[in-house]
Amino acid sequence: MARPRNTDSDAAILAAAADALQRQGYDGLVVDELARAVGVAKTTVYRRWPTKNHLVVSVIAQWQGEVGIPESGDTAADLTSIVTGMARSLDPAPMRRLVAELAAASARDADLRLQVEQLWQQRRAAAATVLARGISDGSLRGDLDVEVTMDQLAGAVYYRVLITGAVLDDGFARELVQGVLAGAR
Amino acid sequence: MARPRNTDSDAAILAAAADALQRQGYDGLVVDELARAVGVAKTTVYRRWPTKNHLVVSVIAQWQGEVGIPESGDTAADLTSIVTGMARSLDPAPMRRLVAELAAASARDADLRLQVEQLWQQRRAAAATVLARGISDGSLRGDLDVEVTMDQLAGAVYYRVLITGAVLDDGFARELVQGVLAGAR
Amino acid sequence: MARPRNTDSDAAILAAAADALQRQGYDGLVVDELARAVGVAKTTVYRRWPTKNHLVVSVIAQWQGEVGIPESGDTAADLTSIVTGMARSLDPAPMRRLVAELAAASARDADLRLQVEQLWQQRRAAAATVLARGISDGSLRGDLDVEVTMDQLAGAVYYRVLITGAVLDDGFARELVQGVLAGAR
Amino acid sequence: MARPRNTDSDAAILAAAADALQRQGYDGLVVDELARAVGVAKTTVYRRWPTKNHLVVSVIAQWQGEVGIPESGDTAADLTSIVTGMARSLDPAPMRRLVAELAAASARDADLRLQVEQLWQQRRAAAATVLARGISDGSLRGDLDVEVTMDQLAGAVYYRVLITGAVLDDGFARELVQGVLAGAR
DNA sequence: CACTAACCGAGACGGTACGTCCAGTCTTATA
DNA sequence: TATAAGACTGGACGTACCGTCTCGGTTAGTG
Repeated sequence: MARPRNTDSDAAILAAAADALQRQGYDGLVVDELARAVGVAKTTVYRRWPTKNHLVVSVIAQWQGEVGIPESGDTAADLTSIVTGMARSLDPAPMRRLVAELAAASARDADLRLQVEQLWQQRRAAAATVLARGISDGSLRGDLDVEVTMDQLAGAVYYRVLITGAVLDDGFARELVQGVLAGAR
Repeated sequence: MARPRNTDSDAAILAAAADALQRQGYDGLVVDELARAVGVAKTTVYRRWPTKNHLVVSVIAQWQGEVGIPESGDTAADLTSIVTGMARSLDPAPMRRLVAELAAASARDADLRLQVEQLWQQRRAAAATVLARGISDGSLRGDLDVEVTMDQLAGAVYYRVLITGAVLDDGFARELVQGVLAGAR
Repeated sequence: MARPRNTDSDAAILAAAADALQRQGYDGLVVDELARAVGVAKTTVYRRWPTKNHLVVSVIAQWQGEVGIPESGDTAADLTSIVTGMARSLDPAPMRRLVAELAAASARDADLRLQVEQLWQQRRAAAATVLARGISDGSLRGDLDVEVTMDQLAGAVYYRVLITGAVLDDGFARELVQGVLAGAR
Repeated sequence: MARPRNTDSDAAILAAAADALQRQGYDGLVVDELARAVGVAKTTVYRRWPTKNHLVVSVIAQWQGEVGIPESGDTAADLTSIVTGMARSLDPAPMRRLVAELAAASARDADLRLQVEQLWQQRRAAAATVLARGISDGSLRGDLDVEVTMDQLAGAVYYRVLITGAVLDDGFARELVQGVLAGAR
């Protein structure tokens, strides 16, 4: 009944924000500039995202897009595919930076934390599915603790992103999966 | 030749900073307030720590204290001891928050990154030592990738701290070490 | 053929606006809140009054009501009656505040200025009538400058309202009239 | 002991603010722009004046400068001189606007009210002095109510500034003084 | 014992983004 | 045409806090 939101604005803001984040990093995204660049009032941005950080979450979500669940039948291959995807997506320096900022922002703001968790949820769910499948088809131990296994996989990746800064290449992903699965069979 | 620094100030500042961090978290530590509370000029703070974050690092270092390298002869037990220590130290909510802030700050400032890495270094070194010992005494596979193994261990812990927010209790530490070692023997 | 305006809305809006003005002063009257409180769309308000300030003028006009022209035959008494009425109506703190805001708003907007002038017009006209009567019945000097005399009377009152904040009681009104008439006979 | 305020900044800010007020009026004075124009941080402005309005008061005070107390010996002449000065200073349209804005702002903010009152104080004091002198030298009635007399004089002027918008020329000043004194002798 | 370099308290300063607030206009669907 | 609902433009405000700088004054150790 009321005037509907202009969905074009949503897209334009997201696009411009993505661009700014890409180019100038987290601090380079300035809401004022963003609004001006898009040709939209600042309030229009804040109506959609209560905070700069919420906007950043949306941008990253868009970047991630849909994450499919691989099903080659080979548990190791499927997991490797997921971990490789994760590594590739998180490896670029600007992305590392964003993940770090969001982790910090999540620690400040409980509401944002929910959004951010959803963000990482997809790959986690994919891994869980693959692991469950592995257990049921007998390629993994029946008593495997899926939670802890995923913590090992995802944890190692985020650890390099956030703490050590070590490289995240496909080789690492392979070795990681291999190492984890060694004890999971 | 010149007037020496007042070492009492160092301690007083650290103590007050620790207190503020404890009570009100990262954002609650405001250099201006800190200086006033201690009865010290802001310059005195900045002469010692070039940045608020550097100060925070000092505080955390103090909290961590010396981390010993356990040597019971039982690799699993030693690793569990290390991981448990890590989990206990990182579990409290304020600490989680600080870790997150430092991760973000590290992403912004290369110099700080070095400091922060040193901070987490001790436990990492301890784990490396234990793993190496395990390899040499035959309790672990000779071709074990120590790096990746440590990423699994530490990674899982930091992952819960920074990303999922999941609990970090002794049970988790045990299961984690067990899971990792399953494939390492 | 077209849908007629709902006259109930006019009254309801005015009443609510008066209430808000009374309670929370000029800034406390927020059009958005007003509309929501009355259960009316903002458009409905703006269709009736082009501006928040126009609405305020309406409210004050309502407060003032009809101002009669006293005709006791005694010029001094009649003037005192008018000035007393003026003082009583402008004295309350919220009213002082509104007068000030309207003066400022009038300075910004020429259209509004006309409305506001009408607002104060009644008492001014009454005073002019009384003064003219006084001149024609000989109780006042024939060469009295009616304009300047009214400026002295009304001016003193508004001056206390807007500039000095001094009290406005009946005593002041009496003395004022007396002082002005002293030179007018 | 601490770093002293840069007095040049004070002057530069005042000058730029005066200029902006002169040219673009009250709303044309934008603190952000002002600071940029002067080459000073916004905080430096707000450190000196807690509010835009406080700054405006300073500017007007500067404009007014010192107001001398005339002492020709002729009460009427002296009063006329004061009132003329008042009228000339308040007559220009931008100034009328500023007076109105300050009156409104004073109604909102008690602290500011004090500043603004001081602003108009000088001429009021001058008039009081002249009136007192007139009483003591016998040129004015001994039982004259000085307060109310000044309200008539100043009130008439401000009334035209704020309420009627009528002209304020020297002729008006003369007639006003004459009218007021007519009853004061 | 004077000298000098570094320290110290106090607080001004530059810089900069944030999120808020509100007026008034516009759009859509409905009555 | 009026209405409810609420999106939208537009723009300034004042705040917050970091890290640097500039004073006047103090305190060693050195020559």
